[in-house]
Amino acid sequence: MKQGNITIHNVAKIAGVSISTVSRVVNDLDRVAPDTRNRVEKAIRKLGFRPNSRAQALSRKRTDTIGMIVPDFFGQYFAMLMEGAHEEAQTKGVHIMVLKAKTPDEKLDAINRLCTEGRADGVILMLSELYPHVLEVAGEIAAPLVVLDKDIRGYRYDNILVDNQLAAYEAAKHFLEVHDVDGLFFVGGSESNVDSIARARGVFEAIETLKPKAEGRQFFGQGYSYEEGYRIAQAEVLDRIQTGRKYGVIAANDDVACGVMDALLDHNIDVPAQAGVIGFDDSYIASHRRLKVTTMRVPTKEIGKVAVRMILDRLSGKVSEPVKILLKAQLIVRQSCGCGRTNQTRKEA
Amino acid sequence: MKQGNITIHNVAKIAGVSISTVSRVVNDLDRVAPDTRNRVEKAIRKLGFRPNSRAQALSRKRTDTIGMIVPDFFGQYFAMLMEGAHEEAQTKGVHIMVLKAKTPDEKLDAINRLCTEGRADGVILMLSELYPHVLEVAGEIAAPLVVLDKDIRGYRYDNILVDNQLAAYEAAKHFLEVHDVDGLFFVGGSESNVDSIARARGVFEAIETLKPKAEGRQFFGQGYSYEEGYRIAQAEVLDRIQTGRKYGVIAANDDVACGVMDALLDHNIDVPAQAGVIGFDDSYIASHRRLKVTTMRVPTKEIGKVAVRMILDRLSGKVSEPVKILLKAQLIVRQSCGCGRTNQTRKEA
DNA sequence: TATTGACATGAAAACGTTTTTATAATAAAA
DNA sequence: TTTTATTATAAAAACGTTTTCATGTCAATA
Repeated sequence: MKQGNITIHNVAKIAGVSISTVSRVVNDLDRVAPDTRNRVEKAIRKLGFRPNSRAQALSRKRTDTIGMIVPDFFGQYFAMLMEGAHEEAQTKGVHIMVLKAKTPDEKLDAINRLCTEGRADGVILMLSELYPHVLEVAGEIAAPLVVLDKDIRGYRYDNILVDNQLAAYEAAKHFLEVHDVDGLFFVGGSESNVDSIARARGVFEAIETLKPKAEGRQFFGQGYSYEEGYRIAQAEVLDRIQTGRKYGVIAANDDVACGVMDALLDHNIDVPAQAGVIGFDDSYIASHRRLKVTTMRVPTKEIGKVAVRMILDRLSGKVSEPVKILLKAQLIVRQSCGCGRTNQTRKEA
Repeated sequence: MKQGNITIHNVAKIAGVSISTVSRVVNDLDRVAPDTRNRVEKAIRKLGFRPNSRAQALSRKRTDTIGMIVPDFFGQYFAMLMEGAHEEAQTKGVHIMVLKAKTPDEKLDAINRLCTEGRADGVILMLSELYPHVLEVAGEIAAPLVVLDKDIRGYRYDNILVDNQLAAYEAAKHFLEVHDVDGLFFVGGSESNVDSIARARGVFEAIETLKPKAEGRQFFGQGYSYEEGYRIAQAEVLDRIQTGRKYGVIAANDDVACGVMDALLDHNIDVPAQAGVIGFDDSYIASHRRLKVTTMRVPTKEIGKVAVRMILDRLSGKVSEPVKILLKAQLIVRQSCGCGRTNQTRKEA
């Protein structure tokens, strides 16, 4: 710990120039005589000068920081999002400040700390539910805002989301076409959640267009956990599985999928022979359980990258109208759907 | 998007006072006449004034932000650390800025961006390996630094770590005393990693003191992944398992543990009857696989909290000498060690 | 009644940059 | 040679706070 207070003034003094000249060479915007530039650069190296970002922020009226508001830090989804955002941020020379906010009030407070108080130049808002109040107040803010995950039709913000209905359709199609199942269950999520609804809709759409006589059911719950998957499977799907028929369950995410699988296995349903399972997200557990779970991979890292790019574009005035980006999910075929059963010897089979 | 540039000057004008008076009421440090205070507060509410954090940062010479440097964003460990740090930060009114840095050079750069350029008041450095160069250069910095995970004996920084040797000892003791195993294998990590070494040592220490005639072996690898666990188990431990004898494997973390389990199961070793497994970290997968894995839970959230508290204490001058905090891990008994086999019906058994 | 001290507030400096404006010095044009 | 551009640099203002210092008011003391 030593005191490190080397300012632009010190550099100016050593180099025998004014501070404006120093500023010019560090930001190289105006032309500086080669000789002078040399002297200044030498002084900078000698002193180890690094411009104070606080002063820069005040003067430039920006922080080169992008805020990110998330409900928590768990799961593969968050991790990948961070990876993507940081990667893009690094190449663009900006920083990321993450705030945790679960309730609408917390989100609003976070937005204010970041934008109104000037800690960030823009914010990436991860929205698990649609909070009109939050979105309206956020409109008062003079900084770009991009909303992830949640479709915010009607509000004029940038919006990045995955085509959930299509994704679920693909999953259902896989069950229907390659495994020729007789029934399809959508399990998990919540009935107030736009994503869950879209995914469920995708399942029914597939049934209607591909095999109308197949059974189709949806069982929403309290959210996206392993425990909910286990509970719902036990309470709702177990009794609906008839011997001699094949089923597919499409879970709201991989956690739910695992819960479902374990519940069925615990009650002697043969997974995946009699009932296959497909999850969502391609999270870590999906590929690190004994029976590898087939899943719809959401391009999460890409979302993170695109989000910071959008903020930056908007800051530089490149874009004016709100943009809505729809990303496609990808089916990752593993074992839990019934494919690839020869990958490993499994005692369950 | 509207322009929100309400400054202290606007407030002062509306309230009919000077900016110093406004500053005094928002920070309530000096005494202000009740009547004046009222007028100012009314003006603040009316305009929705929030002090500009950039200007505050410059003037106060601090940002009320704590930097955190991590190798990546994956896993339960990182998530819990963030939870803890953010929780503590929120109650103390500071923010957290996370930078990703894998290589030593990146770490150094991150430290400079945060401290030298004044983006943060202190930094929490997650160190997976001991980089003397990083630690030495970091010493030039005039800001508090706390190092996590890695024992930095010799360097004068704050240091928070878990007692790895003791933790491994506890795990080994469990195998030896309650399952009466004949052999103990430590699997995973790397032989250059202080943590791995400490953990392996704990295993041998337990053997020596509790059951000297038990077999003890250590198999280091390339790190902490599921894949490494699978590979090592297949290559090294499989052949060493003799029928009629009982074994315990202590994995470098839960990922490795899962890999080991799956490898053994795939080769028809009965887990946990013939070979039990104990992991480290209590990460998500540990409790969300079919066979729940017994693990040593590291108090990660606590580490996050303590780390920001230490930074803050040091900033306020409460502490002067470097502090080293050793935290204890806790054995979470589940199924993979051989306990609690009745929790769920399992077909593997 | 003049003097002191406490108190409330205003004025101004400081924080370390960027950016605008001004001013030399030099080169080109008349 | 004088005038006009052009160029390189310096000086000063601005960013929005905090904080120090100065000032004025009023009540208490001498």
